[in-house]
Amino acid sequence: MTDIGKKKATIYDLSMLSGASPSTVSAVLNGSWRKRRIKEATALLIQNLANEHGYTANLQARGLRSSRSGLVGLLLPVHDNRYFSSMAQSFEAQVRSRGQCPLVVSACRDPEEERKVVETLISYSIDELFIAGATDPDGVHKVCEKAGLKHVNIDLPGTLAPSIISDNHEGARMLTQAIIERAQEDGPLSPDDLYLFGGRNDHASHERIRGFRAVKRVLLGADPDVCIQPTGYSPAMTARAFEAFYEGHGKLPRAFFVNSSINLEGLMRFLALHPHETFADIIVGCYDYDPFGSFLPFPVFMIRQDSEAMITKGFAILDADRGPPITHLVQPTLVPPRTALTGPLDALRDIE
Amino acid sequence: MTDIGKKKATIYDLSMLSGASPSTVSAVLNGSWRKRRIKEATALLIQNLANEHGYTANLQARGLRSSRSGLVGLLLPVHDNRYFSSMAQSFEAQVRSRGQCPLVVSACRDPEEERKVVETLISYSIDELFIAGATDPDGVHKVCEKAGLKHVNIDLPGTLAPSIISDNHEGARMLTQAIIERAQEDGPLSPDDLYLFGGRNDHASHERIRGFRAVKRVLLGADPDVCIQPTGYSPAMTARAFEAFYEGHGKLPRAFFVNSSINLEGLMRFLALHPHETFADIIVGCYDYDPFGSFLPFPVFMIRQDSEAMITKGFAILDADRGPPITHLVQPTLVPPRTALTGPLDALRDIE
DNA sequence: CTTTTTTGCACAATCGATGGTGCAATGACT
DNA sequence: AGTCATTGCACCATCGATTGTGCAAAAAAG
Repeated sequence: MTDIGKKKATIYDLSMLSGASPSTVSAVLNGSWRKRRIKEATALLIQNLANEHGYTANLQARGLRSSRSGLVGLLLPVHDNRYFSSMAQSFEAQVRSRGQCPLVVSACRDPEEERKVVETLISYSIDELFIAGATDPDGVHKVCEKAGLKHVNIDLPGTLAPSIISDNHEGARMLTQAIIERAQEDGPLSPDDLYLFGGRNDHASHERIRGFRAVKRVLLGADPDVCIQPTGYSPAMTARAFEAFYEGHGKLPRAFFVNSSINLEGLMRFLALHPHETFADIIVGCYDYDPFGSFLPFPVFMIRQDSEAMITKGFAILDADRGPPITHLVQPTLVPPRTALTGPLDALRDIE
Repeated sequence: MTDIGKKKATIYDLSMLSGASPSTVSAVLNGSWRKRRIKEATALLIQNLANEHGYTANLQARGLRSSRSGLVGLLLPVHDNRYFSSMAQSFEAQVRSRGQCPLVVSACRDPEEERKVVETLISYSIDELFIAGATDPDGVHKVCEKAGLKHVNIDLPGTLAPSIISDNHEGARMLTQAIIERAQEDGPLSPDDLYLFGGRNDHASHERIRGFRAVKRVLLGADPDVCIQPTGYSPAMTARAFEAFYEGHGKLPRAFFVNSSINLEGLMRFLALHPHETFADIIVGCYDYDPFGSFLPFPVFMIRQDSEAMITKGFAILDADRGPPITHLVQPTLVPPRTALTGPLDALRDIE
């Protein structure tokens, strides 16, 4: 590492220093030198010089020329949520292990923003894109298609590109059954005692609600519409729904299904405004896993979606190239209350 | 949007179509056309053509030429943690509002990885870098410096670049005092009843431990070394520390300070293995805020670090250009148990 | 000692955008 | 009409890498 503080070395600098031509330097440094029949001695010379001067390729230049950037994008609705941030963590690890550079961005569940963000990514010539939880996957698809960008949908399916989603229907069934059985330990449960909060007009919510209603009808014999409270993906709206119910009934439902950990945050907001003792006996199911959510002062059954498997599957599909726009299901798992699962962080060594 | 499926339009394409030269097209499309005295009519013509053909600039080419990419990086230790993911969320919003493109990457608290990741970012000619919670900020600094990259440290300070960190000492004092006072409501607290778990050999941990010990000594009269259990930033290690204490004493300390929400996950792992009733009376302080952590079945005082303010301050420093390597403190806030704060997500509109 | 083959590398075009420079056409002014 | 300033734009080098092509020198074949 000499030349501290100077501009970064380029192949032209190394060309001067080594006496070789820029193209030779380029070939040596990008690994194609055997194909180009460069003498091993020359290669070694140049590699040493490169190390010595701390050469690193200008990836913009490389990307411009080769129209491949080595960037892989992950489009997220939001970051600050364990499901998506854990997905980002797995994504990064997998992209790195493939020698590419991960690029994680969020688009705030705004279809317009989603398209804009993807256009920006395309302007950087990213090679592949994972579209997670997009509000308008098909809109994003069109943008990608126009640019010839390979992409898959994760978490929420589109009709135009291959999708990998969690088996929301089955997950919801497991979760619903778990909370019903648990609630029944405390005495018979009537259909009015079991609600669902959260979710909106997207595929995941539909499937979850469908699974919830099916199991409820079978186990409790009825399934009134009033027990379904789709509040969108917003803690504030969800809190308002709980508040409304509470005002009407003087208590929360004995058991309820919460559509996502974001909605579960809405429950926290509600709880903050009311004494804890009032709700000591509720049973909650949450479609998402959060390590702290699992230890709340009432039983919380959770569904852990396997985002790591989804990413893996996503790469498999992208590698297979041009798969049909099929939807692949990944099985989630039911997590009983008071469970601390390990996550991607556990793969990290902890120094000292 | 004509030309669906064809290659992306370039300034050369628009040059052909409009009859103007590529440089004119470029000037029109990057906004510098008034400076270059381009006729308004020409500009409009070209802008219309650009819209019609869905032109978007190739940002790699632009970056290559102008050596400014419009990218701003945020280097994180990990994603899946509310503190950092919430920081990522604020970061994205602020970068976007400045018309740049956010690039969030994690380096797993590995100094080697940190440097490698930053070198990669530099290869993409990023314009500015926020280094959050780096294990070796000064190592990263050297890499940046060599490339002439403007950067600031967030969360963990370095000695060579401006740093913005939370006031760990003061935060720890507040937190310690809060849990002591709360614990004393249940009867007198002896020094042996108050422990600290987590943290390692970094500035934040030092300061927090220092604040903890100072307050403890004043309020409880003593501060035995054995009560400090630095377990690193690892849930597994932290869980082991709790387990060890439990084996030795048949219970957990009456009150304890947990160094971060990552360490608090270690407590969850411990709790998962033991019946809840055993620990109903513990008082916990956690240096980090997590909305679910705040509602655990025992009082959890938390410290909310103001990552949004840190990012804002970071931009101010970068904009001021070449600030001295001073450390700026941002005040955190004490969050009482059972509190649901709003976060960056609340800024999002929620469409049905 | 030629002729052919192989080895090792240099040359130059190219990716798409930027910005300094120069020059023709137009208008203003004496 | 001649001089000068202004307007409006084209030309071209450049950023740093990649890659198809061509051509000497060395090695092998005859």
